[in-house]
Amino acid sequence: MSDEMKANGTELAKAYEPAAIEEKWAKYWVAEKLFDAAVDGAGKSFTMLLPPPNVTGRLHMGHMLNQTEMDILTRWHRMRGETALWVPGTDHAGIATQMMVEKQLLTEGTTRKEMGREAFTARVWEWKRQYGGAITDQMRRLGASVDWSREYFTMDEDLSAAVNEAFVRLWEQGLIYRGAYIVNWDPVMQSAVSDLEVESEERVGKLYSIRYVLAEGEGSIVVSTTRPETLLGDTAVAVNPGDERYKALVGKMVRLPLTGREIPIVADEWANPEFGTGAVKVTPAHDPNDFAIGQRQGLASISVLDKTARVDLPAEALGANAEGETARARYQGLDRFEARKLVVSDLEAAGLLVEVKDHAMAVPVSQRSGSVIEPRLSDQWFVKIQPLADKAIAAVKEGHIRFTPEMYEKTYFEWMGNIHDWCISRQLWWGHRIPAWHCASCGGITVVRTLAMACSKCGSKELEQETDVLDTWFSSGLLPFTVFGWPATRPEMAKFFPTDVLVTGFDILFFWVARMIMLSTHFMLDVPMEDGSVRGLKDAVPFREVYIHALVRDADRQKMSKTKGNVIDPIDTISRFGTDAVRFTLASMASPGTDIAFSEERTDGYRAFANKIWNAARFLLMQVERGGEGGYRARVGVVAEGAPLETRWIVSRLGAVAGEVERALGAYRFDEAAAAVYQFFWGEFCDWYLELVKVRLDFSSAGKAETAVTLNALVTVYEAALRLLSPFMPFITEEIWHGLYGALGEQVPAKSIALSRYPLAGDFVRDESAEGDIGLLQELIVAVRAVRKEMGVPEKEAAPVRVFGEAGGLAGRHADMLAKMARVSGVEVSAVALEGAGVKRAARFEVQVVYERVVDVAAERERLEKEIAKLEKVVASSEKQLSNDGFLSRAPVHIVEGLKKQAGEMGELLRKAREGLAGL
RNA sequence: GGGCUGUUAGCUCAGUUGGUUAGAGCGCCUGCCUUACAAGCAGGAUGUCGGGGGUUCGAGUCCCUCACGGCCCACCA
Repeated sequence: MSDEMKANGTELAKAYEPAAIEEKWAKYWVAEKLFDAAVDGAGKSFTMLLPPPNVTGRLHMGHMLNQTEMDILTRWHRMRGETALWVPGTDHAGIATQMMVEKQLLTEGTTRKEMGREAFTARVWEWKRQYGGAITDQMRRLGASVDWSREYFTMDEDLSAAVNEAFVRLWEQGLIYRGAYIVNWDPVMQSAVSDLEVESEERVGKLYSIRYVLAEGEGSIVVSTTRPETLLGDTAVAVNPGDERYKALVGKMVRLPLTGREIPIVADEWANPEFGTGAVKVTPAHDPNDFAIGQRQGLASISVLDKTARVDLPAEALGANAEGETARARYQGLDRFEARKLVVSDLEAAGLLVEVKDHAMAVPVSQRSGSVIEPRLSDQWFVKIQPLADKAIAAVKEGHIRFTPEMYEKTYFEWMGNIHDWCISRQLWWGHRIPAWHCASCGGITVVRTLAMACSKCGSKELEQETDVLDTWFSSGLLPFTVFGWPATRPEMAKFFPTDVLVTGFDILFFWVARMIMLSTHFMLDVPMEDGSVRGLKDAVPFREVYIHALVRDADRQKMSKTKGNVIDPIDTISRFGTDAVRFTLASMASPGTDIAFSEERTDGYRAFANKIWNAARFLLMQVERGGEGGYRARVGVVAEGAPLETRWIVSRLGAVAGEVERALGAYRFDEAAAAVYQFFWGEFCDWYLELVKVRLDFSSAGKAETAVTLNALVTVYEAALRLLSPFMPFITEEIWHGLYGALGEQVPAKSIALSRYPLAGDFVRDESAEGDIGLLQELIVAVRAVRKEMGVPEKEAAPVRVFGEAGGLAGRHADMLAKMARVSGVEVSAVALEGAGVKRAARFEVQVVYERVVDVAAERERLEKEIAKLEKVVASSEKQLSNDGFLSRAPVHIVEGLKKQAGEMGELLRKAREGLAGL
């Protein structure tokens, strides 16, 4: 140790520099594999699954909040002696990843189609190997205490095999079907997407009224539509059966404008007489409602748009006349929006456009590509969801899964109750290819776990594998058991399943949380028993609790988005404030129900907190060293009984705070837990205890019991506080913890503070009387400081005080404390009420600062008048209540007694204040 | 259209089953370089708890209503 360092009394660097210590410990934790959870680990298990970020992802504040909360929970449980397992992994994110690589190809002047499927997927794998670790590298930097040995990727071989297994089982159970249905089609991705991947945008569109002329005889019918271009694929006009205006027309044929094809007028309940003209054109291939009408009325479906949403007119779309050929020449190949313009102008030219008006409408937009969704008739694979949903609803209804905040249960039930079959096929190349083979000779479908050799229907060997891949959420929905080896039977299932809690944002409540519940409760999950047998778990929940956290917004409460340019990069914030400070900020602001407006000012405040912890350590080490020089050896241990008052107090407070943290974390109140440790550490330990021990510690001569006890208490309490803080601020606590033991010349009790024991309320002796006494002394000290300030006593000048009342004796006994904390040069305990200037009166004492300088009478008068006004209000309201018979007879005794006591005290204060004012 | 949710100090937010003077951080004002920390210490000011009505001995808290936000879900052309 250099002399300079000795002078500082510490081996800790003089200033708190988060960057260096954070990098060091992050590497250490990973290298030492401290957070790998053994399947035969001690104690009960605590398991969580990281919501797998997209492999293409970069860490954003939402991840950081999510991971901070999960890390706090994991570290907390681990320190409680449980085998804590937090499983990390990444999602192959079909659409996002494919788009990213396609974009890259574009810059190289090639496309996915040019490359072909095999070369393309090879290319994506290559991309994944090269860049796919970005987000997990960021997690390592955050110190997320995950078990890296169990890291998975959703397209790993074993997970892919599990996906096939799940698919095959559902197929065999008749819960997967394939068929031609209207789906949400993304013309950019050229794939179906699920309902959840579609957002609706409010836009002002147009409502067009178009005249369809009767094929025979006079007359016409006017239909209303927002999508005139689809009339090319109309197969009927529908009117409400009860609509008198059109009764006579039902059954007649009309000539479709532009193509001249003839279609019938049908009666269908769907047509709303109130809307538009009450007559609706029916395009079964391009609208889900029309599709339903088509089914009911036995209408044909004619697709007139291709995969890219360009007009593609099949023969049946055209009338058997010259008009048809003209139409094909005019519209074929046009983009749907171009086609709309042309169709409208052609209709206008033909005199068939009756009216155009603005119309507010919800346009479906693809979440991924941003393009307008085109409802499209196509062959897709679906999961028959109702049977799964029923079980998933029951699991929550019966209390096997609990939501926090509770209100999300309602959201969950609401969605589950109105669920539609799940379209699981995607026309992509990146993903789990559906394990189904189409037979070239009989057209049958063969679904097998591995490779189909022959058609299961006709035995033909002419098979071709389905080209579609599965929705990304299909595989992630299986994760709670596939990460533990399902369908194989591994001991992990017994130890770690079900997981304890799922921590996530509400945005993936339906995408992921609901799917996991449905899939987990559906499949039979095998669990190995101790005697070697296997038990099948039915209706198993994937997790017992779901904690839904808030959304992180920017300081102006705006949603962060790339387009707005208000995205706060956590890595950038971390580099400026330190990981611990950012973590603490997120934890502090994570109150349930409201979104987090991330503020840098707040983060800066918690950086100051980290600095406070750091400097407290430096102070502590200085005392340890001074103690050593004076023959005192400090040790972390149990605080001896009969310790001085302030030590009994801080130990008692520590126990109380440990209890509060325990309660808060158990209820996912990260904010309350953080507030409790913050307030304790800064407001009690630093502001009071560290100041008070300065009086107590006396190293000038050896063998003083008080000094020895206090020195040990100091390091003992501080060490416990570090452990208490550790889940919230793992880096700084780790650094100081090692430094502290080093300075004490002791071996650290564990390789990491994260592997030490978490402080529990019961570890510390509660001492009500010490808390009461210190509480009173604090009140007294604050009063003296205030009076001194009011009187203008110079900071450095000490002045004697007189104390009257309950605090008198205590003040007399602890004059040294008053001297240190409030520059009191002497305490005179008065037997009579105090008179004169510089008096402050509280409920349990009066204190007077004896100082010759004249008080500012005007200022004093103003202060007293203010105080009197305040007291009068309180007294009046108490008296009113106390004179109320209803209150006296109905309120509980302790409330009445409490109020009486308070009224008495306040009345007394009021009397004294008035006296004081009169005496000025 | 249905559902959920919010409105508390200048700002960001806490406030347990209704119960004694509604809190914190930041900011603001005043004074301190008190050798752990000026990223600090001490003191101080600031609220008709969105409006109105009701229940109750008692309402920031429960009910109704109004106003203004936010979010989710939804197949009305």
